Amino acid sequence: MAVRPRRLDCMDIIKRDIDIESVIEEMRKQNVSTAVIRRLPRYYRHLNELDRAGMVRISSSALGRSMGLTASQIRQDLSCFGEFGQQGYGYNVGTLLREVMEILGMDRGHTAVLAGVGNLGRALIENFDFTWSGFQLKAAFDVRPEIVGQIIAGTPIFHVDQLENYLKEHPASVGVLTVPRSIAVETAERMIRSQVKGIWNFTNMDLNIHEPGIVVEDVHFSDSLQTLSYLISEEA
Amino acid sequence: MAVRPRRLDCMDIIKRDIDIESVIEEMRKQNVSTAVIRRLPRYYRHLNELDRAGMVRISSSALGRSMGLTASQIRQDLSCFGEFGQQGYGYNVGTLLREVMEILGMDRGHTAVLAGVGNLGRALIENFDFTWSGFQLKAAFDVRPEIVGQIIAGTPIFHVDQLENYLKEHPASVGVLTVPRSIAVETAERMIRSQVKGIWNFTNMDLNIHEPGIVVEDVHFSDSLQTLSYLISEEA
DNA sequence: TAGATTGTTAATCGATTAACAATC
DNA sequence: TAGATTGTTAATCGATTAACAATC
Repeated sequence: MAVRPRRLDCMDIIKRDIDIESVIEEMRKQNVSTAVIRRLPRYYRHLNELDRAGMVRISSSALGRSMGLTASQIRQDLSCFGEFGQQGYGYNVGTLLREVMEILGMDRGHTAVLAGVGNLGRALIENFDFTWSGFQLKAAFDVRPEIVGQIIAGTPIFHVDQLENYLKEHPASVGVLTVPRSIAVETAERMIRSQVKGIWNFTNMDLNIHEPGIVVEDVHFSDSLQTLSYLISEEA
Repeated sequence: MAVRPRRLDCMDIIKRDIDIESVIEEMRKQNVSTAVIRRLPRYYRHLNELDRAGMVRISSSALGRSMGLTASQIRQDLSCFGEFGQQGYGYNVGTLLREVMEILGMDRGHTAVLAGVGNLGRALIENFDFTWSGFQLKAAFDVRPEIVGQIIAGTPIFHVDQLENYLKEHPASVGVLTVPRSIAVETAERMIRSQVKGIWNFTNMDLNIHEPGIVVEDVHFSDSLQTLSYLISEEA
């Protein structure tokens, strides 16, 4: 179990002599920076490989060497979520791996539905390993009659008209958005009204959705390629 | 033309009374931080929309409002590359758009080849607009005899054996990597030996390539989904 | 025990924001 | 001209790195 640092309350201030400053410090931990969050999947990936290679224990400095991070950063990152190591020993690879999985929420039984079974949508359905990230892909939606009713790689394809009905019966954690740009916002909003908590957005546009509690994670291919373009173009 | 800040030389120190500190400052500009670089494609995207909406001029504060950045940050970002605005007026949308395109290297006639015409590779070939990012997709490579020889959406598919031969005749700026994990590193290395400058890596693994001058840009779907998983899982 | 390595506090570094003189 | 807005310098904020007491 990931032992998240207990939230301090007034009693702590009275019982132990803690100053206000350190209480604020402690509470800030609840808000982990996105820099740290975005490194977590890399930790997961690397720990997995170490685990499968049969490695039992690893120190922050060794892990740092293998991942190209400093030992300090690794200890600092992990300390946002609890105390997982042991002085003089380091970290148990298997234990830390499970902790990271738990921190990432991969044990929550998350589910996903996908809208837009074009080439990219189909590629995700057929080839992307949702379970590797702790998700189950339950259904996909499209308008084309020739694929509605099919089952692709175990995933049933329904007509988009059925989106709300389906989600009412089977609430999903995340909606995967692989529809054309023109209907991206509309489809995202329908998913959100049907209670998904997050949108995994593959349309090359900013959805500009600011519903409280709704998270949009963008995968902008063209931003990525343009960044690469910049980096290979340096110096005229 | 993007007027990049002229590199200061000794004469500047002699002519004007500039101290060493400010020269160093000036030179540091050559190294633009990745934070800034990763924002450039978003500028490009937004300026494009403003341009197509017929907007002629925009101030840093208005652009900031529409992009969710501070005016300061926008002016600071742009100042890494030159002076594109005018006091009291702001920026000309069309001009700034072209400047950003140039900064991103989108006018360099970059080319790409793709290895691995599976579902994802095919989705990129058929649906991804390379030209939007200043690239031309010249060819794709695979081993499957049933697709070798075909032309998909204008892109000829060759056997992977022909990769080196092809690149020798037609050097490419970037290699798009959509092959299975097992042959990812090997294929990337072949592309690099054939003089590509960058690898656009869609395999869910770190390539660990450290060739000087070679840039690897990762698109890690699973990292992205796991980040989303974390964000929708907060508080137990 | 002695050596190793943690978690955390302090120091440093870098990136964002604010302020303002320059000027269109 | 007066108002607006830039580019840049200074101030602030946040993230990374270094240092070290605690302890396995």
